[in-house]
Amino acid sequence: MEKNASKKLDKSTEEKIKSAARLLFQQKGFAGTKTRDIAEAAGINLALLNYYFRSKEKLFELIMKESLGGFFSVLKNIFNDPNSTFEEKIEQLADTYISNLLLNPDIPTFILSEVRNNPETLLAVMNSKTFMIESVFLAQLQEKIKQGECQPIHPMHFLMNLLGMTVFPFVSKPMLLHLGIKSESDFTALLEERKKLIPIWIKAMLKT
Amino acid sequence: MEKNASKKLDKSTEEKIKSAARLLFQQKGFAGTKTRDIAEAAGINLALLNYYFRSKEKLFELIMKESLGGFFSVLKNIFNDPNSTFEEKIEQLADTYISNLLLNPDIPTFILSEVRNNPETLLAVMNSKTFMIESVFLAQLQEKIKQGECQPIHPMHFLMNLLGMTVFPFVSKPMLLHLGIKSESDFTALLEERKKLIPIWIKAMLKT
DNA sequence: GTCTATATACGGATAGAC
DNA sequence: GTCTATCCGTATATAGAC
Repeated sequence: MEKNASKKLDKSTEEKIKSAARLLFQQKGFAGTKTRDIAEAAGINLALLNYYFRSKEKLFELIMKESLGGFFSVLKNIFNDPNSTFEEKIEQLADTYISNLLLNPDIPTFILSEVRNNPETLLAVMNSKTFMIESVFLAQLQEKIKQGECQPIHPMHFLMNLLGMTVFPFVSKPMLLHLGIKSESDFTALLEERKKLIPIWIKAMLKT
Repeated sequence: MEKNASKKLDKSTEEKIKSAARLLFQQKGFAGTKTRDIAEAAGINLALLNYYFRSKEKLFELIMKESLGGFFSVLKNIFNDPNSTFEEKIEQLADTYISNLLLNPDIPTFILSEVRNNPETLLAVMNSKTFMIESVFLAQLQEKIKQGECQPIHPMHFLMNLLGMTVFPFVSKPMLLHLGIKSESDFTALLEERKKLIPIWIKAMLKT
């Protein structure tokens, strides 16, 4: 009762710091973010950041692991769902990721550019390096190829295309907004269209 | 004669600093790079960096403008070549960019993540925000659609797909190397294959 | 042009009062 | 738990000798 009572109204201090940190780290990366800015954005004092999280590094690792975990747990679940067909997985992937990323458009650049600096973090989050390769999804692809239902294609090419079509628009968003897409709402509208279009394009690609 | 004589053997000090700065900025971004590291990598003293380039910021802007300029001048030339067909442009784009990026794989992440921080830099490099939209390339696409030679598609979807297929593998390279691609040479081999495959996939997509 | 030494500022972290 | 004040290392930049 004591302090959980207010939890739904005011976020706890710890949560306020995490939210501010998440936003800033995702936008500016580790080196580009100052603990003072996090404190200010969270509306608290700098000393509290160290009180709750010990150091900037520890706070960053926490945020990074949560971001990576969120990103990959969704991927894992879809890739290994034994009850959905190959085509359904493609549709789910495009739909789920585009929806998620429209809410958090900075995540892909954050993850990709910070994994480059600390590849070890990846391993900490994913128990297996081979979960993609050994997934139900790619097995289904191999099976279709064997049955002659689609053209032979290296699984990695397939992944690069599928993830490229889905994720690349978010990575290149700042550039696209200066290169043909006029507004945020235009961007959102295009991405909403892609939920339906990507599965169609991928199928066409495989039929070649 | 005096100092140009040695220019082909030893790079000038100015050039040594620029090379070191280019490498480090592209790998670690502006905030993640220390001027001391640049000086050390260049094999010169820290004071010389400021002697030649005034400040870290000025040096960074120089490198960034060169990188952006290189990236887009190639794009511009291919997009607006009046003598090549639509199909030839796709082939040229995949071929040229993959070749270039295999030599400088860090450039896309560098450009994309730093354009997010300073979108103005883009404007400084490209006199026109609309050169892509108004390019010969996209006019050729529109014409093909009008002639019924391919399915209607929003030019921006087309660009996201083409650039996504070409550039995304480089952006996600550090992740792919931990997620199915076993070595640098495997990565190179896959990308070499993509030079031929991307045009085929794109054509299939448009025929749907 | 190139170096050593140093000024100055800034960012991460802690001490200690409340 | 939260604040103010402060310490201390480090990063950019410059002064000045050679």
